[in-house]
Amino acid sequence: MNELNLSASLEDYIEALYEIYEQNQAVKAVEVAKRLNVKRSSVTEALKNLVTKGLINHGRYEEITFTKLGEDVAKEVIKKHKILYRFFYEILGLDSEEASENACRVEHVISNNALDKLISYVEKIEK
Amino acid sequence: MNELNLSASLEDYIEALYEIYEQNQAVKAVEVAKRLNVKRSSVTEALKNLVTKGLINHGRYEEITFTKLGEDVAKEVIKKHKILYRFFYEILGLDSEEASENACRVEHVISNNALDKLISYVEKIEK
DNA sequence: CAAATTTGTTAGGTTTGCCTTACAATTGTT
DNA sequence: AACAATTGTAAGGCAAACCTAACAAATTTG
Repeated sequence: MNELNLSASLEDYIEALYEIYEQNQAVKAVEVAKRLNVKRSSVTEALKNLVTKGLINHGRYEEITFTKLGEDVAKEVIKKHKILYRFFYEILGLDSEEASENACRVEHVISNNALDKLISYVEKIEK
Repeated sequence: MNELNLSASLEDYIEALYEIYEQNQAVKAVEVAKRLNVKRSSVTEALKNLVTKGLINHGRYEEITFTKLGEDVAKEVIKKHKILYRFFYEILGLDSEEASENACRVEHVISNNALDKLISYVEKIEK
């Protein structure tokens, strides 16, 4: 679907941006940096990158907003995260933290097709 | 267990080395390059790296052998791959190729604990 | 409002992992 | 043995993602 070839790192950024936006109706680089355990300067770079790729709008010292594409991508990543979390937590029985950590890493590497199968599977199992 | 912090890339290399070794009782850089879709020079670099980390023995133009640690690490990665393949193929129903591709990527990011749970789970499901 | 703090950006560095090109060592072929 | 082909290595480059340090803009606050 997306011919964006978004790196795992950029997926993390857009995911974080979106979640922070939902929470605060605004996004500060500091918040992103804290959440992703990186420095503010790294956030600046990543934002530049996301602008280039047409996922967000953001000029120097301006507010961040999402393009339609950016919103879609963010939602897609978040969807992957959620279903993986459910799998690790509810089905495999990992504790919440470890389930979340694994979901965070796997969400960037699992194929869309595998994800769809996983959704059906989890839904079937949990009747 | 391993405080090696092996990158995904190096895990791919040691896995490939081990599998090629099992198949041929010898390992050529060309083979590794083919399997991993990289250039021979990249293999040389990776080998240097694996030597530094104490996973293989290998001097200039010499045969490659595995240290005990290297063998353990290789087997561990392969074990992860196999169980993930089974999960994707037998349980989710992906075709063989896509199951393998997903296993290849997930094997580097899933926690040992999650893997263990997955093993029990797959075994239980398949009674 | 001016000073202090916080936040955003830039510039310059590091590391990892890949590449190309060129050359060295080994192996295969006649 | 001599030439050709294959394989291994070294050197130098590039891109992604991170870093630190310094500075600029914005915000907070006495």
